Amino acid sequence: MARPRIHDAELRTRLLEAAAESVAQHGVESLSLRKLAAAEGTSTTAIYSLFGGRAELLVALFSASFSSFGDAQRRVPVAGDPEVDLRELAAAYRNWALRNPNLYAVMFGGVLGGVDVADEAHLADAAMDPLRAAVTSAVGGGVLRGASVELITHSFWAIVHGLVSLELAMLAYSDEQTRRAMFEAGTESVLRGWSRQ
Amino acid sequence: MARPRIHDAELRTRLLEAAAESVAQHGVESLSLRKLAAAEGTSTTAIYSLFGGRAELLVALFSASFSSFGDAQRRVPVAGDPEVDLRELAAAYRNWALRNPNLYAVMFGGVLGGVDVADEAHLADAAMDPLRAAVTSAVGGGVLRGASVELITHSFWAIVHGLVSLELAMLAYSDEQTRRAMFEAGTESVLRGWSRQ
DNA sequence: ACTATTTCGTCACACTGTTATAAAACACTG
DNA sequence: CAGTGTTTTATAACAGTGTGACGAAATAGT
Repeated sequence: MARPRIHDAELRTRLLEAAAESVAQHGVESLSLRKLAAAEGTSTTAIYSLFGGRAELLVALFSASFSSFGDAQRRVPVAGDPEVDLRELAAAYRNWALRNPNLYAVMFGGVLGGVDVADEAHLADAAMDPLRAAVTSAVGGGVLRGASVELITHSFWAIVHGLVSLELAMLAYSDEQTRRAMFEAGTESVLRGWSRQ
Repeated sequence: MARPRIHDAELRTRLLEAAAESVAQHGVESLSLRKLAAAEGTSTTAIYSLFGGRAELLVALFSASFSSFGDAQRRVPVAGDPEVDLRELAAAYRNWALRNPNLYAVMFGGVLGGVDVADEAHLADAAMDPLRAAVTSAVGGGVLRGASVELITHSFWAIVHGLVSLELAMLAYSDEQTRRAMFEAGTESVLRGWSRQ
C-alpha cells in the first residue's frame, strides 16, 4: 500500500560489489558515496537505508572480503599429508592477499579506523577453519607438537600474515622470486619450530 | 628584506608532534589540517609551506614513528646471549606497538593509502638494525643456522609483526595474559625453527 | 478520482583539503 | 622619514565529502 521499494537486497549486493571493485582498484579513502550511488543509478539514500552509512558499508565490505578470502582457503584441496596441506593453505593465503591488496588492508590494516567490527570478528575466525583443521590433523598425527592446536594455529596464522603484510609493504623493492623465497623460508621455520622439540 | 618567517623548523616540529599526538589518540582519518593549525595558533598555510599537504604530513609522521620505534629497539640492552637479545627485542617491539597502535597502523597498516613512502623505506630497514645485529651474532655463534642472516631476520621480523598485528586486531576478545602467551609461543616457534634442522 | 502511506531523490548543512588572492611586515631607497 | 619592493602569512573561495531533513513520487485501498 505504498511506493514499491527499489532499495532491495539486489541493489545492496550491486552496491557492495561496486564498492569492492572501487576499493580494490583505488583504495578505501577514495571511495565516495555520491559517486558509488551515481554509478549504480541511485542516490546516497540507498546506501543509508541499506547499510546505515559509510562506516557500515565498509564493515559490510570487511565481511565480504573475509567471506571471499575464506572461500579461497576452503577451495584448497585436502591432500591428506598435513604438512602439504599447510603449505598449500599458506600459498593460497598469499595469493589471495597479493591479488587483493586493498581488500586485505580493509581486513587487517586498521583502515576502518575506529569502526566497530566486533559482530563480524567470527568471520575472521571462520576463515581460518581450514588452517585449524590442518593443524588439528597434524597434531593428531604427531607431525606437530609442543602446544595446543589453538596456539600452533595462531602462530602459523601470524607468520603467514606477517610475511604477507611485509611483502605488500615492500612490493616495489624486490622481485617476486626473492619475495617468494622469503615467504617460504618464513613459513618453513614455524613448521620446523613445531615439528620437533 | 621582507617579512620575517614564522613557518620555521621549530613550528614544523611542533606541528608534527601535535599531529602525532592527535593521530595516536584519535586515529589518522580524523586528523584535520584546519584544527591542527588552529591548535598551534597558525593557519593551514603553514602545513602547506612546511610539508606540502596532508599526504606529506603523514609521510613525515610515518618517518617520525619509525624513528621513535627504532629508538625503542636501540634502547634494548645487548645482553650477549643472542637468544636473550632476540626475546628482549621482540618484547620491546610488542610493547611499542601496544602503546602506539595508531602510529603502528600508520607505519604498517597501509593507512597512508597510495602515498609514496619509497624515500622513507630505509627508515623501516634501519629500525631493524638491532634485530639484524642480534641475528648476525646468533648465526656467528652457531645458535641459529639454516639460512642467510637476511632471511632469518626477515622471518623473525615477520612473526613478531604478524603476532602484534593480530593482537592489535583482537585486543577486545582476550585478556593480556593469553595474548602474551600467544606472542611468546609464536616467537619461540621461529626461534626453534632456526636453531636446529 | 481521491486519499493515505510508504519510499526515494533532492537539497541544505557542516565539514574537509587545496589553491588563489590579498593583506601584513620588514629592508632598502630616495 | 615617507615610500617602494619583496617576501611571507592569513583569509577567503572552490570543489568535494558524509550526513540528515524534507518534499516529491508512486502505488494500494477507498
